[in-house]
Amino acid sequence: SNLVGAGRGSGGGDDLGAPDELIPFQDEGDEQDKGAGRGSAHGDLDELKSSLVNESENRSGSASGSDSEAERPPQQPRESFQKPRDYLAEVRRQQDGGFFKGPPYPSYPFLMIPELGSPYLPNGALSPGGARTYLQMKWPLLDVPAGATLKDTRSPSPAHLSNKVPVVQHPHHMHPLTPLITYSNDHFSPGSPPSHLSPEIDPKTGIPRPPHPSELSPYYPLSPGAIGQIPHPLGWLVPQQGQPVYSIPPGGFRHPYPALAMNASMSSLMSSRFSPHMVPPSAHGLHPSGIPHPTIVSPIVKQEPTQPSMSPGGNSKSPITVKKEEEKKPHIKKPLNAFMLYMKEMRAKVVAECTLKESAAINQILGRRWHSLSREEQAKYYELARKERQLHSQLYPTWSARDNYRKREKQPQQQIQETGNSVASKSKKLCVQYLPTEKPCDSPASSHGSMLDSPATPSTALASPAAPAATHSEQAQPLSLTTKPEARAQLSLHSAAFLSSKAASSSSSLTSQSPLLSRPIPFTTALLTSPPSFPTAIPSQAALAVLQAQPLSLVTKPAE
DNA sequence: TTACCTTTGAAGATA
DNA sequence: TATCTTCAAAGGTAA
Repeated sequence: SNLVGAGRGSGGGDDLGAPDELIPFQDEGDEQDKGAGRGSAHGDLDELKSSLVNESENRSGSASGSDSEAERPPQQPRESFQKPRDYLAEVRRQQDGGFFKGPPYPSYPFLMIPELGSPYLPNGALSPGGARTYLQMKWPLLDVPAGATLKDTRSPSPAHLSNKVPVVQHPHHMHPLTPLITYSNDHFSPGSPPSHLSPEIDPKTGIPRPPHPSELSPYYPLSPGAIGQIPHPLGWLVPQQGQPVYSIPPGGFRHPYPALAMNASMSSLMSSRFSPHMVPPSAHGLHPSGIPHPTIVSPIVKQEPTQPSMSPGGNSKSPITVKKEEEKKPHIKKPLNAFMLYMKEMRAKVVAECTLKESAAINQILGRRWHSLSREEQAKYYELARKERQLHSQLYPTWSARDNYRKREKQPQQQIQETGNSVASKSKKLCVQYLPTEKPCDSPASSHGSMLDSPATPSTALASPAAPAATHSEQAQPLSLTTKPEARAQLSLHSAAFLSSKAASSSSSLTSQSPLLSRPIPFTTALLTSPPSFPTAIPSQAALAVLQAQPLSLVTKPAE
């Protein structure tokens, strides 16, 4: 926590409490090295690729680890077999520094601004020029003209500035560069942003940017059509495509949170988008103030439209009726955690860097990048997530994550285990190495067969090269490699076969990006689950000894 | 059309 | 208390 506090600069003054999530960082003091190591990276893709080639060549000769590798605990083994996809990790090393170098999150609030407008096409596709710059934002961001039905959120009064408005989620159909409404700047002590970085000015062109409805809080989705017509120059944690995450009731806003206010044009858009039946006036999940949190999503948005008129009477409802009514309830989504926030922000970059489109593959990259982030960088997301949760709890004090649990019969863990033997019959898609091995990305890395991100020793099979010293996330969720029960089952059932086959087919094909190998503990589990099939995957005897010392906690889990 | 995949983290459920 | 389960985003993929 001290480290984080120092990194944020402001030290105390966090009225939201100590960043407990950051505590795991406190005992690791290599952050400066890490940050410095990435400091020179740039976001330019061409430069990155060329540097990747050079570095990969150097690496192949010296087999020396990168700075991040040097940070890795010595007990973390490395793998001798190289992975075709490891260039992605190299991309990560290169670009993580660039992404987080300088402006990205030196402090809050910041917004990431696309250069010369949106890199996304009206249909949501990413245009070639997806580069973004970061714009430090004045707080609050929203522009509410006088006379609007909403409060003026741009009030320079300290009271406004003190408001914490963690608006970080965005509706899917919003413009991808929907602005991030940051939290108050009393965190991370951003200081007063330069006047030239006012949200009204394009930092690139210097052209004053007229206020736009889509610049309003990303919590509030605009209609897809409206978004498509309105390029949004601001963005940060934004969905690339997506369904609306947050809905706004036609009732307007009476909310103390400045960023939750909207201007007249926004109200117009909202009213045109959300029909009364979509967002009931007194919808469940609404904040007592009547302000909907962006996590409110009318189920109808995703589900087929139903009769507008809801039968309020709750007498003798049939299960179907009850189900329908439940479906009509506004769906309050869970607040995004730190990694989800990170993913939202970085996904577009990864997609732009690679030809990969599948989210599963992208997420693997992002997962590794996440671990490659410095603690300070992660801390920013943890802080955002924490405030996100706080606001969420304020808006929906009665909401519980349980509310979003699927309505189904509970299956006790014991029962799950008892039925685990039948997992094979329920196995789904084989999920081991999602990223293509042959040509995972538009990178020159795979041309020479040297995995850019690949370590020199086989021990890396037990630890992602990207993974720094164990983070709190790893400590808290050592088996989160694949959280799906069925996937875990497959892990034990298929991992061995996969790994052995991969090892047999190619001595360098076992990739650390494989979910099985990307994290030490899960791999351990997989290894111990199917030891006979891991002859070539076992990195070292010492590592194996360590692995065997760990309990085998998951073997087979049945699919639902 | 729907669920899966894949990632991490938070929260609830369960043993 | 520890462990397990579910869900949050995302979009291609497969059934």
